[in-house]
Amino acid sequence: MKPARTRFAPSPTGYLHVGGIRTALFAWLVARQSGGQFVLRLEDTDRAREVQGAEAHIIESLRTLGLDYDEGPDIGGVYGPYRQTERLAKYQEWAQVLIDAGRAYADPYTPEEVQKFREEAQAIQKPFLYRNHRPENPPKWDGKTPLRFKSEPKDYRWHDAVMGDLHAGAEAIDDFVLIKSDGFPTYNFAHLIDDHEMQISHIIRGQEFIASQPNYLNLYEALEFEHPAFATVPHILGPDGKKKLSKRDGAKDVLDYFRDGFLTEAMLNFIASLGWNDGTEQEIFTRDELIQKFSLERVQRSGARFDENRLLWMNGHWIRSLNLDELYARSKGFWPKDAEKYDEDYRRAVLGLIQERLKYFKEIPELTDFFFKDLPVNMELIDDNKQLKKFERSELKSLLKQAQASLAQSDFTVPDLTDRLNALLETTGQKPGILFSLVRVATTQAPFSPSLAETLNVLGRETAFRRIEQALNAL
RNA sequence: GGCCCCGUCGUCUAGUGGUCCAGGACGUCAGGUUCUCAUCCUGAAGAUCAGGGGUUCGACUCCCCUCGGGGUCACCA
Repeated sequence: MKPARTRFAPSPTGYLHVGGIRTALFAWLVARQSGGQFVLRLEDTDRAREVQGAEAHIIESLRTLGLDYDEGPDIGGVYGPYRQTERLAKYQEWAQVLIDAGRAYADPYTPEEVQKFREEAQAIQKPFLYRNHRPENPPKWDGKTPLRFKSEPKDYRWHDAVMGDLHAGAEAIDDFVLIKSDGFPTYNFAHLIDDHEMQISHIIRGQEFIASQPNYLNLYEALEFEHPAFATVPHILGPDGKKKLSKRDGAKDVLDYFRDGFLTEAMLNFIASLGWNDGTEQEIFTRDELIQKFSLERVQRSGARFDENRLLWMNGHWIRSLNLDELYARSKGFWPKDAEKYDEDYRRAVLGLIQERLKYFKEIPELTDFFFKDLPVNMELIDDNKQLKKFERSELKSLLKQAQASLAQSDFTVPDLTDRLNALLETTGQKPGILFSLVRVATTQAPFSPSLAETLNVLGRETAFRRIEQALNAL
């Protein structure tokens, strides 16, 4: 495999959602699996849409996911600078080359005039083509008006690593703007120059660019550039399955998922498998497996719907796969306030008990609060329990007292607690559904909890008895 | 409207002419694992392969048409 140079080229207009991250991930995977480079480039030529702090936010997102780049605006690189607004001279140079070759000209119309042409085309339900209005003798370009590409419309066939063989007719090609009247290049012009100068070998981008591909092909020819390989990935669709995932429709910032306690392993796995698989029945992929097995050719051509349920399952899976030390290290910052009073060993033990039911770290407080504070006695837990509600309060009270007496002899290790609880089933003649439920409710006051012996073991003698006492008083 | 892309269980998908009355995963439902929740295991329901025509001994797979969805037609990217 030849080393590939790929790039991720976002505009600093806000945060990154899973759709944007997926494009970055695919580009990163292609670079890493081929031993090439992954480049971050900021396409910041639209000053009006630029959002303060977006660049830092994008960089943080990539860092968090571990999509490390070899060249970028903050770390530099041999083909820098990596912000388009810092590369203006390059675009001017190449614009001059096109002007000299007779392949670019000044746009003599006012925006209003162009708008009128557009509306005329719309009125007769025709696509708007600027070249139908191409001026005979355009003025010399003074940099104050848009500079347009003088296209040479023709049919194109080209290969796309994801979409396969594509084609489009000459009618898809037009005289698009290369340099805007504010002196900044358009995306259409700038990305092509940059990709050439930065030696990019694969352009991996979203579906919205497929319609402009013939224009780019025409421009590559005019510039006498060899074009890179193309890979067009379909959009990720929102939950409704129709529109592409977008910020407007509530697509979350990827960093929000990490703030909720999702694992990067799960996120990477999830995003990669949204529209890609290796042809086997494997669902879980590590980062290294993705690097090894990913291929653009196996990326789906149709858009995939974003299914948060699947993400949740996958995250739970990755949480369960972590050893306790690792899990504990990652849980930092997600503990409830009451947990601060307890030492690390205790918190670690609690975490071990809830690991298998934890879907994401933000659930830790609700899953663990009774380990850190006494909850008020809640009689509904008994009244709503289909086994316990059949008993008189006095019967439950005496049952709980028997349990209390036996547990008083325990050293509170898990084996001893287990033995005693089992023995208690014999002496009381009750089913676990009754006896264990009662003790569980009394000592946790929670609707659900880890298994009884382990819970008691972690809670400890003092807390367990305090709570049993409280429950006895309430019964 | 023109051009372009896409269309297999609710969702993500396997499938490149016969081994598919379509396989896996998520989700759902049922049962099991000496309490709850979850995990794990087992099982079930769930897709006339968008529809219609061809080609072929044979089509989810090839061709054509139709329908549906999406993208694009900016001095945004």
